[in-house]
Amino acid sequence: MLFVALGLVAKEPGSGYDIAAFADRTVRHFWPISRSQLYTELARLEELGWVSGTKVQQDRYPNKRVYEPTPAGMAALGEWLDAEPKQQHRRGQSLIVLKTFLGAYMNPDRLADQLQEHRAQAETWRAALSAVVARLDAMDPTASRHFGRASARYGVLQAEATIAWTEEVQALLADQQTSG
Amino acid sequence: MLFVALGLVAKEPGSGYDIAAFADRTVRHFWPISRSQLYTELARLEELGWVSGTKVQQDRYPNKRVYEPTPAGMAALGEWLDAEPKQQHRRGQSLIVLKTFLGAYMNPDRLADQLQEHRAQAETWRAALSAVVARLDAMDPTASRHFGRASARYGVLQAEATIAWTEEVQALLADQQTSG
DNA sequence: GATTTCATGTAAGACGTTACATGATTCA
DNA sequence: TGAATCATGTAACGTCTTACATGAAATC
Repeated sequence: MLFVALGLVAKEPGSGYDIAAFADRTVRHFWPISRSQLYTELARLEELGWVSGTKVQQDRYPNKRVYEPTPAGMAALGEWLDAEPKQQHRRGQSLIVLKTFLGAYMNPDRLADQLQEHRAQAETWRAALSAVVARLDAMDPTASRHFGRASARYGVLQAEATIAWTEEVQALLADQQTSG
Repeated sequence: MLFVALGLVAKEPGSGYDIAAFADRTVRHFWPISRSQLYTELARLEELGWVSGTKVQQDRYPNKRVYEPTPAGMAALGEWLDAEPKQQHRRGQSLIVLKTFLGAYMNPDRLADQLQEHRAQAETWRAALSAVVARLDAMDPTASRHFGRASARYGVLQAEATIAWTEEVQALLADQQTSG
């Protein structure tokens, strides 16, 4: 995704190679991105004028192209981060984590809004899936039912983890607001 | 994905429309599939001889095509479920949930193996991400650091939820083995 | 001598979404 | 009368992965 690449450049300017290594250390667990895709995105970002690339000559290593965000790029990043995602993104879970990762470039109130929204959705999911589990518990026991129940329980635990996480981040934001 | 569609037909034979509704009630939270994709997959499955479709005439409603799995389809499903996934699938999390959902068609020992493997991976992730959190806690406090920490915390909570879930399913399997 | 690191990309293909297209019937 | 349900698909497009291609320098 274009904005993942842009966010990475914002956090850590450097060569495609460097940025790929950074992605591997950071966003990998919630938004994996392959090296080849990153190179493609960097080229797109440069065409858009959102990052600028500079050729750097090297003696002992291959020449490289070093990227940094442009003011227009930072503006585009901020706008995208602050905007409420249209309905729901396919990677809804990861999207809010990505935005939190890039929280320094966001309006804190917009981040708070989006976390609150995400938490509300997670609570809706927890309730819906808990109801599924309860319904299955009330049915005749069959092997198949147990497996259906197990997959619903996954959603419940997932939702609970998401709720707990949003609470943590909300507490962090509240803390930053009072102290800073 | 082809095997999601095949698993759905196995669990609940019916028209594409019916199966889409079933998918929406069941696998949606860990493996969303669109109606149009489902129709495509059903056509592919029929070409492969893994499901058979029968035209059903209806008076008051449009005619429909009803699908059910063939013996060859059930064999293919069982083989795919029992096989260890090659390295790691892109949707690693959800893959094991899907397999659990379809656990009735699996060899229980293979499911146990794959759950154990998944749990071990989650434990590795938890350790790695806990280390990241600890490292960030030891650093100078900056706003950016807090956000990086938050995204790592997401991974930790996620991993913990996964571990808790695998434990539940492992307990269920142990229970089925002794009682049944 | 073999492997890892540094460094960048292209090409083919799989996978998946959204929009479009159609149309009768039932229910509010 | 308008919306939802039942019913099936195509087409275009976007995204992402994997494999391929190259090659010097550093490290073990």
